[in-house]
Amino acid sequence: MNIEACPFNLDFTLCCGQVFRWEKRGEWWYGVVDSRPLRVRQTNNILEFHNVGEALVRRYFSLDHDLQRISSEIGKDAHVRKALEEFWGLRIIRQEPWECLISFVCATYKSVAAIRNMLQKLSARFGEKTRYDGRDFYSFPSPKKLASATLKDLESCGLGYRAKYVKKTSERVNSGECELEVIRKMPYEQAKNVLQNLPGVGSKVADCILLFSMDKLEAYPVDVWVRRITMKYYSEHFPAAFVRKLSSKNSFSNSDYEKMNAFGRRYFGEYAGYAQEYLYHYERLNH
DNA sequence: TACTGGCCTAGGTA
DNA sequence: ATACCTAGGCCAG
Repeated sequence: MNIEACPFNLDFTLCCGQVFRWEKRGEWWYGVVDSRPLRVRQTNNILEFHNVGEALVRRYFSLDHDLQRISSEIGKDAHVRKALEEFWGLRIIRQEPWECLISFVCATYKSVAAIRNMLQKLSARFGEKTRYDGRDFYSFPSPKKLASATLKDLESCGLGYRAKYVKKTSERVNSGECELEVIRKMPYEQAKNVLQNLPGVGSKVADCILLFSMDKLEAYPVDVWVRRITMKYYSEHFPAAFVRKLSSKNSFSNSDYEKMNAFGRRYFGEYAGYAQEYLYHYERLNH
């Protein structure tokens, strides 16, 4: 099935670090959404897909986001405008909140390559297998599955100290104590506070979940790359002492996080998350 | 309130 | 090869 998608760039969208389980084979991207394997490819402005409906594709890839409007809102300076130009068509997708939550709990203090492997092992071990296009695919494991897994089993997927966070968080979601769909409907600040009560979810992980799966485009995650970007391009927006402190260390505290986060949201506005994602991708690829 | 060290492990690099 | 370093942070003290 085909639909028109413009502006849209499938490669940028799936390679910018917001989602980890997609894999490209030849021209086709293979993934699993709503426990269903699918493949997608882009030729110019045409998006071709198999095994899922059009509504799912439009929703998942956020084809309703008005990129022109977003671009004019966040295009505050030459740096972000350069990133917008270079990666034009990158969209923030609507992942499933559950998969997004566990993905970013696992993502702390790990490289993207390692995160991909962890999530792949987790899915192969605890997800449901489906045959598609001559190959095995696995759904993302349910809260129930992960809640009932032993720490040892989780650790064997390479999770390390994250295993206990994944287990505890899964238990809370599985029991109904934590309802992701309810959190999704809350305003940004409230949703962030509730998410941060989950084990393994701090301010950065919460912002990633809100941005990539809960329609909170004002969320502005600050990771090591965004810190570098902040120091490199936006240091004049901060006191000199703050800049000295952050430039001399290679870690930063939660209050430092909140300062950079508040700047991003104030400076870029309601679509700050888009600015973050373009800048992040730009800086990573030109590092 | 703000800061610091410790933490599991696997890719990547020298 | 083999050691060493760092990786999209979180949490307890």
